[in-house]
Amino acid sequence: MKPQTPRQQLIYDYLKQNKIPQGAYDILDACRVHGFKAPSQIYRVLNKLREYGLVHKVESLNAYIACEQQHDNGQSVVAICNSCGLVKEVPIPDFTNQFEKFDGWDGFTPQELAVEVKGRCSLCNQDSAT
Amino acid sequence: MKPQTPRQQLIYDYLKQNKIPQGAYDILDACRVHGFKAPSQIYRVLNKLREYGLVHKVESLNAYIACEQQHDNGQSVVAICNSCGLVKEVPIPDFTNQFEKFDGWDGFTPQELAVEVKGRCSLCNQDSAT
DNA sequence: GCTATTTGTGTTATATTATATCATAACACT
DNA sequence: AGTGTTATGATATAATATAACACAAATAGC
Repeated sequence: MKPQTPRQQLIYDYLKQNKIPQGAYDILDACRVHGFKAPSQIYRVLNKLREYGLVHKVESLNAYIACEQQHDNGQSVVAICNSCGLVKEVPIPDFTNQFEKFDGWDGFTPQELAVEVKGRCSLCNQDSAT
Repeated sequence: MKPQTPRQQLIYDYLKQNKIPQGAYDILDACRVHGFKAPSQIYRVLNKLREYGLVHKVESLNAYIACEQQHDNGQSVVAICNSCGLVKEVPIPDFTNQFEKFDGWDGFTPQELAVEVKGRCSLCNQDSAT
């Protein structure tokens, strides 16, 4: 699925340009020049793009990123660098299968999955900075 | 680690009584009778309790639950029932090890992990309701 | 072509979640 | 008592998200 309207394309492109997750109000500010005026406009488009599987909400940041790959059926792990803020989405097709190994899942049926790992990315590990 | 002050004990107890995750403002309302008046009071206590590993924030709900077990070093998977709202926290001691199997982790060092699964719990699966 | 329906949009207002800031109190240690 | 640390009280404001209603554009069915 691709963006279906100019509005959707605009926000999708904006997110694709940014490897750092963007808050809804960041997006709003960036898109004011294109006529966006109200948060609800942004959220509407974001929700559509999320439906299409083009955009992912990083729950622990309340921010949004463009998905690099489509992860239609499958899920993904979001790796967030605490140091530089960079985010990488790693697709994990059969992740829910992982759960069956563990106790405490007696009859639970998984539907949506969010996995978010914070840590340090390879680049920040090379630089021995904060 | 246990709650260190009456305030902490109060909020911890409140969360333990509720199997459904509570928003900060739910907690505030419930604790007004005990003298809490401002959100910042709640957030301060919540943050302490989270430090101590007694309380967990469910990022995808912006809500808080008391941890059933201590998951000191280890992480946990939060299972959220879309139907009844019930949440269960399942400890997963060596979860980060799971990641090494997958590609795209070249040099990323995991620090914090949030895994949240939404689905249907066993009880709601038995009832053939919504 | 025409209208019916759905989908997208514009706009205003408001709800919800969370933090900043500054002052004061309680406590522990010496 | 004096000092440092942690917890608390209180006010204000920031940041995130949705509700509600009107209107326009696209599209499907006839």
